[in-house]
Amino acid sequence: MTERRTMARRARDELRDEVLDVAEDLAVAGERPSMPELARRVGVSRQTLYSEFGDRDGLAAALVLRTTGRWLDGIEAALEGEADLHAAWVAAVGAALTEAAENPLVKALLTGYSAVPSVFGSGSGPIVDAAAARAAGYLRRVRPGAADADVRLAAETAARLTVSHLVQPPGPAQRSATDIATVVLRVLGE
Amino acid sequence: MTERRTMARRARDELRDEVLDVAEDLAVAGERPSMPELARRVGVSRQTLYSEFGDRDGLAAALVLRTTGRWLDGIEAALEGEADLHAAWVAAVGAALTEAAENPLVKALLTGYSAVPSVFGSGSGPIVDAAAARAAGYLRRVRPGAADADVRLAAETAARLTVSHLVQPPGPAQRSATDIATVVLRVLGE
DNA sequence: GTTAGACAGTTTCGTTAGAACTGTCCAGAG
DNA sequence: CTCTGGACAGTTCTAACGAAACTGTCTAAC
Repeated sequence: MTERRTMARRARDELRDEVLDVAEDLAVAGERPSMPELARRVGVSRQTLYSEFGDRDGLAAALVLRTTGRWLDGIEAALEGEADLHAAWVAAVGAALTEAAENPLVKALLTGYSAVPSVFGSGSGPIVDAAAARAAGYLRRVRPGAADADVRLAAETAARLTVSHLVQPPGPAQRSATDIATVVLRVLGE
Repeated sequence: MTERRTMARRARDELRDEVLDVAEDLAVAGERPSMPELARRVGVSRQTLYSEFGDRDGLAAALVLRTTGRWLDGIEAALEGEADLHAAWVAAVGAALTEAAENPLVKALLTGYSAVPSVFGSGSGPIVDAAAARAAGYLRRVRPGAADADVRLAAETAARLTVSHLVQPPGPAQRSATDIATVVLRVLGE
Protein backbone atom coordinates (compact mmCIF):
# COMPACT_ATOMS: atom_id res chain seq x y z
CA MET A 1 0.00 0.00 0.00
CA THR A 2 1.43 3.31 -0.99
CA GLU A 3 0.53 6.24 1.14
CA ARG A 4 -0.82 9.34 -0.42
CA ARG A 5 -1.43 8.58 -4.07
CA THR A 6 -3.31 11.69 -4.89
CA MET A 7 -0.50 14.05 -5.62
CA ALA A 8 1.54 13.23 -8.67
CA ARG A 9 4.68 11.46 -7.60
CA ARG A 10 6.66 13.86 -9.74
CA ALA A 11 5.59 16.89 -7.80
CA ARG A 12 6.18 15.21 -4.49
CA ASP A 13 9.66 14.11 -5.44
CA GLU A 14 10.48 17.55 -6.69
CA LEU A 15 9.31 19.06 -3.47
CA ARG A 16 11.38 16.63 -1.43
CA ASP A 17 14.43 17.34 -3.50
CA GLU A 18 13.99 21.07 -3.27
CA VAL A 19 13.59 20.93 0.47
CA LEU A 20 16.68 18.81 0.82
CA ASP A 21 18.60 21.15 -1.45
CA VAL A 22 17.78 24.10 0.75
CA ALA A 23 18.51 22.14 3.90
CA GLU A 24 21.88 21.14 2.50
CA ASP A 25 22.69 24.72 1.56
CA LEU A 26 21.86 25.92 5.04
CA ALA A 27 23.81 23.17 6.73
CA VAL A 28 26.85 23.78 4.56
CA ALA A 29 26.58 27.49 5.27
CA GLY A 30 26.88 26.66 8.93
CA GLU A 31 23.30 27.28 9.99
CA ARG A 32 21.22 24.51 11.28
CA PRO A 33 18.09 24.28 9.19
CA SER A 34 14.88 24.79 11.09
CA MET A 35 11.48 23.73 9.90
CA PRO A 36 10.06 27.27 9.73
CA GLU A 37 13.10 28.50 7.84
CA LEU A 38 12.92 25.66 5.32
CA ALA A 39 9.21 26.21 4.80
CA ARG A 40 9.75 29.89 4.27
CA ARG A 41 12.53 29.42 1.71
CA VAL A 42 10.81 26.71 -0.24
CA GLY A 43 7.56 28.61 -0.17
CA VAL A 44 5.45 25.98 1.46
CA SER A 45 3.77 25.65 4.80
CA ARG A 46 5.36 24.07 7.77
CA GLN A 47 2.69 21.41 7.86
CA THR A 48 3.52 20.25 4.39
CA LEU A 49 7.03 19.49 5.57
CA TYR A 50 5.75 17.55 8.53
CA SER A 51 3.38 15.64 6.28
CA GLU A 52 6.19 14.80 3.90
CA PHE A 53 9.02 13.94 6.26
CA GLY A 54 7.25 13.06 9.47
CA ASP A 55 9.42 15.13 11.72
CA ARG A 56 12.73 16.89 11.81
CA ASP A 57 14.66 13.68 12.26
CA GLY A 58 12.91 12.22 9.25
CA LEU A 59 14.03 15.15 7.16
CA ALA A 60 17.57 14.80 8.42
CA ALA A 61 17.55 11.10 7.68
CA ALA A 62 16.35 11.77 4.15
CA LEU A 63 19.17 14.22 3.61
CA VAL A 64 21.74 11.80 4.95
CA LEU A 65 20.37 9.06 2.74
CA ARG A 66 20.47 11.18 -0.37
CA THR A 67 23.94 12.51 0.34
CA THR A 68 25.53 9.17 1.06
CA GLY A 69 23.73 7.58 -1.86
CA ARG A 70 25.18 10.09 -4.26
CA TRP A 71 28.62 9.68 -2.75
CA LEU A 72 28.47 5.92 -3.14
CA ASP A 73 27.17 6.26 -6.70
CA GLY A 74 30.15 8.40 -7.59
CA ILE A 75 32.53 5.85 -6.15
CA GLU A 76 30.87 2.97 -7.91
CA ALA A 77 30.94 4.81 -11.23
CA ALA A 78 34.68 5.37 -10.83
CA LEU A 79 35.08 1.70 -10.00
CA GLU A 80 33.21 0.56 -13.09
CA GLY A 81 35.01 3.00 -15.34
CA GLU A 82 38.30 1.12 -15.30
CA ALA A 83 39.09 -2.32 -16.62
CA ASP A 84 42.22 -3.06 -14.63
CA LEU A 85 41.43 -3.91 -11.02
CA HIS A 86 44.21 -1.85 -9.52
CA ALA A 87 43.37 1.14 -11.66
CA ALA A 88 39.72 0.77 -10.73
CA TRP A 89 40.51 0.98 -7.03
CA VAL A 90 42.84 3.90 -7.48
CA ALA A 91 40.08 5.73 -9.31
CA ALA A 92 37.44 4.79 -6.76
CA VAL A 93 39.43 5.76 -3.69
CA GLY A 94 40.53 8.95 -5.39
CA ALA A 95 36.92 9.79 -6.16
CA ALA A 96 35.83 8.98 -2.63
CA LEU A 97 38.49 11.19 -1.08
CA THR A 98 38.10 14.19 -3.35
CA GLU A 99 34.33 14.07 -3.20
CA ALA A 100 34.39 13.84 0.57
CA ALA A 101 36.91 16.65 0.80
CA GLU A 102 34.72 18.87 -1.34
CA ASN A 103 31.35 18.02 0.14
CA PRO A 104 31.21 19.24 3.73
CA LEU A 105 28.20 17.12 4.48
CA VAL A 106 29.87 13.90 3.41
CA LYS A 107 32.97 14.80 5.32
CA ALA A 108 31.01 15.58 8.44
CA LEU A 109 29.14 12.29 8.19
CA LEU A 110 32.30 10.28 7.78
CA THR A 111 34.55 11.99 10.22
CA GLY A 112 32.01 12.85 12.87
CA TYR A 113 33.71 16.18 13.00
CA SER A 114 31.51 18.92 11.74
CA ALA A 115 32.06 22.45 10.69
CA VAL A 116 28.51 21.58 9.79
CA PRO A 117 25.93 21.56 12.59
CA SER A 118 24.83 18.06 13.39
CA VAL A 119 21.84 17.51 11.21
CA PHE A 120 22.39 13.86 11.77
CA GLY A 121 22.81 11.50 14.64
CA SER A 122 24.09 8.57 12.68
CA GLY A 123 27.84 8.35 13.02
CA SER A 124 30.11 6.96 10.37
CA GLY A 125 29.31 3.31 11.04
CA PRO A 126 26.36 2.74 8.71
CA ILE A 127 28.01 4.59 5.85
CA VAL A 128 31.19 2.59 6.09
CA ASP A 129 29.10 -0.55 6.14
CA ALA A 130 27.22 0.55 3.05
CA ALA A 131 30.42 1.40 1.24
CA ALA A 132 31.93 -1.95 2.16
CA ALA A 133 28.81 -3.74 0.93
CA ARG A 134 28.94 -2.01 -2.44
CA ALA A 135 32.66 -2.67 -2.75
CA ALA A 136 32.09 -6.33 -1.98
CA GLY A 137 29.37 -6.49 -4.62
CA TYR A 138 31.71 -5.05 -7.20
CA LEU A 139 34.49 -7.46 -6.29
CA ARG A 140 32.18 -10.44 -6.50
CA ARG A 141 31.10 -9.29 -9.93
CA VAL A 142 34.59 -8.91 -11.38
CA ARG A 143 36.17 -11.80 -9.49
CA PRO A 144 33.49 -14.46 -9.35
CA GLY A 145 35.97 -17.10 -8.30
CA ALA A 146 37.36 -15.30 -5.28
CA ALA A 147 36.72 -16.71 -1.83
CA ASP A 148 33.90 -14.91 -0.08
CA ALA A 149 35.92 -14.33 3.07
CA ASP A 150 38.64 -12.64 1.04
CA VAL A 151 36.16 -10.46 -0.77
CA ARG A 152 34.57 -9.30 2.43
CA LEU A 153 37.89 -8.66 4.10
CA ALA A 154 39.20 -6.72 1.12
CA ALA A 155 36.06 -4.63 0.84
CA GLU A 156 35.89 -3.77 4.51
CA THR A 157 39.58 -2.99 4.60
CA ALA A 158 39.20 -0.66 1.64
CA ALA A 159 36.28 1.17 3.23
CA ARG A 160 37.99 1.59 6.58
CA LEU A 161 41.29 2.66 5.14
CA THR A 162 39.59 5.21 2.94
CA VAL A 163 37.86 6.82 5.90
CA SER A 164 41.08 6.70 7.85
CA HIS A 165 42.94 8.50 5.10
CA LEU A 166 40.15 11.04 4.87
CA VAL A 167 40.35 11.81 8.56
CA GLN A 168 44.13 11.83 8.65
CA PRO A 169 45.67 12.30 5.20
CA PRO A 170 49.30 11.16 5.27
CA GLY A 171 50.00 12.76 1.90
CA PRO A 172 48.34 13.65 -1.38
CA ALA A 173 45.10 11.84 -2.15
CA GLN A 174 46.64 10.17 -5.16
CA ARG A 175 49.18 8.43 -3.00
CA SER A 176 46.48 7.31 -0.56
CA ALA A 177 44.57 5.89 -3.50
CA THR A 178 47.45 3.81 -4.83
CA ASP A 179 48.38 2.60 -1.36
CA ILE A 180 44.86 1.45 -0.60
CA ALA A 181 44.49 -0.13 -4.03
CA THR A 182 47.68 -2.08 -3.42
CA VAL A 183 46.42 -3.32 -0.07
CA VAL A 184 43.14 -4.44 -1.60
CA LEU A 185 44.87 -6.40 -4.33
CA ARG A 186 47.21 -8.06 -1.87
CA VAL A 187 44.37 -9.04 0.41
CA LEU A 188 42.74 -10.65 -2.59
CA GLY A 189 45.99 -12.45 -3.26
CA GLU A 190 46.69 -10.80 -6.61
CA MET B 1 73.41 20.97 30.10
CA THR B 2 70.75 19.53 32.33
CA GLU B 3 68.46 22.01 33.91
CA ARG B 4 67.97 22.00 37.61
CA ARG B 5 70.50 19.60 39.04
CA THR B 6 69.96 20.36 42.65
CA MET B 7 67.07 18.12 43.46
CA ALA B 8 67.77 14.46 43.18
CA ARG B 9 66.49 13.17 39.90
CA ARG B 10 64.66 10.46 41.76
CA ALA B 11 62.54 12.88 43.70
CA ARG B 12 61.77 14.95 40.65
CA ASP B 13 60.68 11.95 38.64
CA GLU B 14 58.53 10.73 41.48
CA LEU B 15 56.90 14.11 41.74
CA ARG B 16 56.19 14.21 38.03
CA ASP B 17 54.73 10.75 38.11
CA GLU B 18 52.56 11.50 41.08
CA VAL B 19 51.26 14.67 39.52
CA LEU B 20 50.45 12.85 36.31
CA ASP B 21 48.76 10.07 38.27
CA VAL B 22 46.47 12.54 39.93
CA ALA B 23 45.84 14.38 36.68
CA GLU B 24 44.93 11.11 35.01
CA ASP B 25 42.57 10.18 37.82
CA LEU B 26 40.81 13.50 37.57
CA ALA B 27 40.56 13.38 33.80
CA VAL B 28 39.19 9.85 33.86
CA ALA B 29 36.71 10.89 36.53
CA GLY B 30 35.41 13.50 34.12
CA GLU B 31 36.86 16.58 35.75
CA ARG B 32 39.40 18.65 34.01
CA PRO B 33 42.45 18.93 36.19
CA SER B 34 43.33 22.46 37.20
CA MET B 35 46.69 23.56 38.45
CA PRO B 36 45.43 24.60 41.91
CA GLU B 37 43.57 21.33 42.32
CA LEU B 38 46.58 19.25 41.33
CA ALA B 39 48.84 21.19 43.65
CA ARG B 40 46.41 20.75 46.51
CA ARG B 41 46.06 17.00 45.99
CA VAL B 42 49.73 16.32 45.56
CA GLY B 43 50.59 18.56 48.47
CA VAL B 44 52.86 20.90 46.67
CA SER B 45 52.66 24.52 45.70
CA ARG B 46 51.28 25.72 42.42
CA GLN B 47 54.59 27.25 41.52
CA THR B 48 56.37 23.94 41.78
CA LEU B 49 54.08 22.61 39.11
CA TYR B 50 54.79 25.56 36.88
CA SER B 51 58.52 25.13 37.48
CA GLU B 52 58.30 21.47 36.62
CA PHE B 53 55.98 21.45 33.62
CA GLY B 54 56.26 24.99 32.30
CA ASP B 55 52.56 25.57 31.93
CA ARG B 56 49.31 23.70 31.77
CA ASP B 57 49.89 22.60 28.19
CA GLY B 58 53.27 21.24 29.18
CA LEU B 59 51.65 19.16 31.86
CA ALA B 60 49.03 17.91 29.45
CA ALA B 61 51.71 17.04 26.91
CA ALA B 62 53.63 15.09 29.52
CA LEU B 63 50.53 13.10 30.39
CA VAL B 64 49.80 12.37 26.77
CA LEU B 65 53.37 11.28 26.23
CA ARG B 66 53.37 8.96 29.22
CA THR B 67 50.00 7.46 28.36
CA THR B 68 50.75 6.75 24.73
CA GLY B 69 54.21 5.48 25.60
CA ARG B 70 52.76 2.91 27.96
CA TRP B 71 50.16 1.93 25.42
CA LEU B 72 52.79 1.39 22.76
CA ASP B 73 55.00 -0.53 25.19
CA GLY B 74 52.14 -2.90 25.90
CA ILE B 75 51.58 -3.49 22.23
CA GLU B 76 55.24 -4.06 21.52
CA ALA B 77 55.51 -6.52 24.38
CA ALA B 78 52.60 -8.49 22.96
CA LEU B 79 54.26 -8.40 19.56
CA GLU B 80 57.55 -9.74 20.88
CA GLY B 81 55.87 -12.40 22.97
CA GLU B 82 54.91 -14.58 20.01
CA ALA B 83 57.14 -16.39 17.59
CA ASP B 84 54.71 -16.85 14.71
CA LEU B 85 54.17 -13.63 12.81
CA HIS B 86 50.42 -14.02 12.48
CA ALA B 87 50.03 -14.91 16.14
CA ALA B 88 52.19 -11.93 17.07
CA TRP B 89 49.91 -9.54 15.24
CA VAL B 90 46.80 -11.09 16.67
CA ALA B 91 48.23 -10.63 20.13
CA ALA B 92 49.37 -7.09 19.46
CA VAL B 93 46.13 -5.87 17.94
CA GLY B 94 44.19 -7.60 20.68
CA ALA B 95 46.30 -5.88 23.30
CA ALA B 96 45.94 -2.53 21.59
CA LEU B 97 42.17 -2.81 21.42
CA THR B 98 41.52 -4.07 24.93
CA GLU B 99 43.96 -1.61 26.47
CA ALA B 100 42.39 1.26 24.58
CA ALA B 101 38.92 0.10 25.51
CA GLU B 102 39.86 -0.02 29.18
CA ASN B 103 41.90 3.17 29.37
CA PRO B 104 39.62 6.15 28.75
CA LEU B 105 42.55 8.42 28.15
CA VAL B 106 43.98 6.28 25.39
CA LYS B 107 40.58 5.91 23.85
CA ALA B 108 39.98 9.64 23.93
CA LEU B 109 43.34 10.32 22.36
CA LEU B 110 42.76 7.87 19.56
CA THR B 111 39.15 8.51 18.76
CA GLY B 112 39.09 12.23 19.41
CA TYR B 113 35.84 11.55 21.15
CA SER B 114 36.08 12.14 24.83
CA ALA B 115 33.99 11.28 27.77
CA VAL B 116 37.19 12.74 29.11
CA PRO B 117 37.63 16.51 29.01
CA SER B 118 40.18 17.51 26.46
CA VAL B 119 43.42 17.68 28.36
CA PHE B 120 45.15 17.45 25.05
CA GLY B 121 45.11 19.24 21.77
CA SER B 122 46.91 16.65 19.74
CA GLY B 123 44.45 14.59 17.72
CA SER B 124 45.06 11.00 16.80
CA GLY B 125 47.58 11.69 14.04
CA PRO B 126 50.84 11.68 15.96
CA ILE B 127 49.91 8.58 17.94
CA VAL B 128 49.02 6.61 14.85
CA ASP B 129 52.30 7.68 13.32
CA ALA B 130 54.21 6.57 16.40
CA ALA B 131 52.42 3.22 16.41
CA ALA B 132 53.15 2.72 12.72
CA ALA B 133 56.81 3.56 13.29
CA ARG B 134 57.13 0.99 16.05
CA ALA B 135 55.31 -1.62 14.03
CA ALA B 136 57.63 -0.98 11.09
CA GLY B 137 60.64 -1.34 13.36
CA TYR B 138 59.37 -4.67 14.57
CA LEU B 139 58.71 -5.92 11.07
CA ARG B 140 62.14 -4.90 9.88
CA ARG B 141 63.65 -6.79 12.77
CA VAL B 142 61.81 -10.05 12.16
CA ARG B 143 61.77 -9.82 8.36
CA PRO B 144 65.09 -8.25 7.42
CA GLY B 145 64.69 -9.19 3.80
CA ALA B 146 61.31 -7.56 3.22
CA ALA B 147 61.07 -4.59 0.87
CA ASP B 148 60.96 -1.35 2.77
CA ALA B 149 57.90 -0.11 0.92
CA ASP B 150 56.01 -3.24 1.90
CA VAL B 151 57.05 -2.91 5.51
CA ARG B 152 55.91 0.66 5.71
CA LEU B 153 52.64 -0.07 3.98
CA ALA B 154 51.93 -3.02 6.22
CA ALA B 155 52.76 -1.11 9.39
CA GLU B 156 50.69 1.93 8.50
CA THR B 157 47.80 -0.26 7.41
CA ALA B 158 47.91 -2.11 10.70
CA ALA B 159 47.92 1.09 12.72
CA ARG B 160 45.07 2.66 10.78
CA LEU B 161 42.93 -0.43 10.79
CA THR B 162 43.42 -0.87 14.51
CA VAL B 163 42.20 2.64 15.21
CA SER B 164 39.35 2.13 12.80
CA HIS B 165 38.26 -1.00 14.60
CA LEU B 166 38.57 0.76 17.91
CA VAL B 167 36.31 3.57 16.78
CA GLN B 168 33.83 1.30 15.07
CA PRO B 169 34.08 -2.30 16.27
CA PRO B 170 32.44 -4.62 13.73
CA GLY B 171 32.48 -7.51 16.17
CA PRO B 172 34.45 -8.98 19.04
CA ALA B 173 38.01 -7.69 19.43
CA GLN B 174 39.42 -11.13 18.78
CA ARG B 175 37.91 -11.16 15.33
CA SER B 176 39.26 -7.70 14.59
CA ALA B 177 42.68 -8.91 15.66
CA THR B 178 42.72 -11.91 13.35
CA ASP B 179 41.34 -9.89 10.45
CA ILE B 180 43.98 -7.22 10.79
CA ALA B 181 46.73 -9.78 11.26
CA THR B 182 45.63 -11.46 8.05
CA VAL B 183 45.71 -8.19 6.16
CA VAL B 184 49.19 -7.41 7.44
CA LEU B 185 50.52 -10.78 6.36
CA ARG B 186 48.96 -10.47 2.92
CA VAL B 187 50.37 -7.00 2.43
CA LEU B 188 53.76 -8.44 3.24
CA GLY B 189 53.10 -11.14 0.67
CA GLU B 190 53.09 -14.04 3.10
C1' DG C 1 64.27 25.50 45.89
C1' DT C 2 60.28 25.96 47.72
C1' DT C 3 56.33 28.41 49.54
C1' DA C 4 52.37 31.57 50.41
C1' DG C 5 50.29 35.31 48.90
C1' DA C 6 49.06 39.02 45.67
C1' DC C 7 47.99 40.50 41.10
C1' DA C 8 45.63 41.49 36.27
C1' DG C 9 43.59 39.22 32.59
C1' DT C 10 41.04 35.49 30.92
C1' DT C 11 37.94 31.62 30.94
C1' DT C 12 34.22 29.15 32.93
C1' DC C 13 29.67 28.81 35.53
C1' DG C 14 25.07 29.63 36.94
C1' DT C 15 21.35 32.08 36.66
C1' DT C 16 17.54 34.36 34.27
C1' DA C 17 14.59 36.28 30.89
C1' DG C 18 13.45 36.35 26.09
C1' DA C 19 13.11 34.37 21.73
C1' DA C 20 12.77 30.59 18.55
C1' DC C 21 11.63 25.95 17.49
C1' DT C 22 9.00 21.51 17.64
C1' DG C 23 5.10 18.91 16.98
C1' DT C 24 0.14 18.80 16.92
C1' DC C 25 -4.51 20.42 16.18
C1' DC C 26 -8.10 22.75 13.65
C1' DA C 27 -10.90 25.83 10.69
C1' DG C 28 -10.92 27.54 6.19
C1' DA C 29 -9.61 28.20 1.16
C1' DG C 30 -8.63 26.33 -3.33
C1' DC D 1 -8.50 15.98 -0.69
C1' DT D 2 -4.60 18.80 0.03
C1' DC D 3 -2.53 22.88 1.42
C1' DT D 4 -2.59 26.89 4.33
C1' DG D 5 -2.40 30.03 8.23
C1' DG D 6 -2.89 30.46 12.80
C1' DA D 7 -3.02 28.94 17.59
C1' DC D 8 -1.16 26.16 21.23
C1' DA D 9 1.89 24.00 25.25
C1' DG D 10 6.28 22.30 25.97
C1' DT D 11 10.90 22.31 24.96
C1' DT D 12 15.26 24.00 23.50
C1' DC D 13 18.51 27.65 22.01
C1' DT D 14 20.42 32.55 22.93
C1' DA D 15 22.19 36.61 25.33
C1' DA D 16 23.49 38.72 29.14
C1' DC D 17 25.75 39.45 33.17
C1' DG D 18 27.66 39.01 37.68
C1' DA D 19 30.27 35.66 40.48
C1' DA D 20 33.71 32.36 40.81
C1' DA D 21 37.68 29.95 39.35
C1' DC D 22 41.74 29.55 36.74
C1' DT D 23 46.19 30.96 34.42
C1' DG D 24 50.61 32.73 34.46
C1' DT D 25 53.84 35.80 36.68
C1' DC D 26 56.12 38.21 40.52
C1' DT D 27 57.83 38.98 45.09
C1' DA D 28 59.02 38.52 49.95
C1' DA D 29 60.11 35.13 53.16
C1' DC D 30 61.64 30.51 54.79
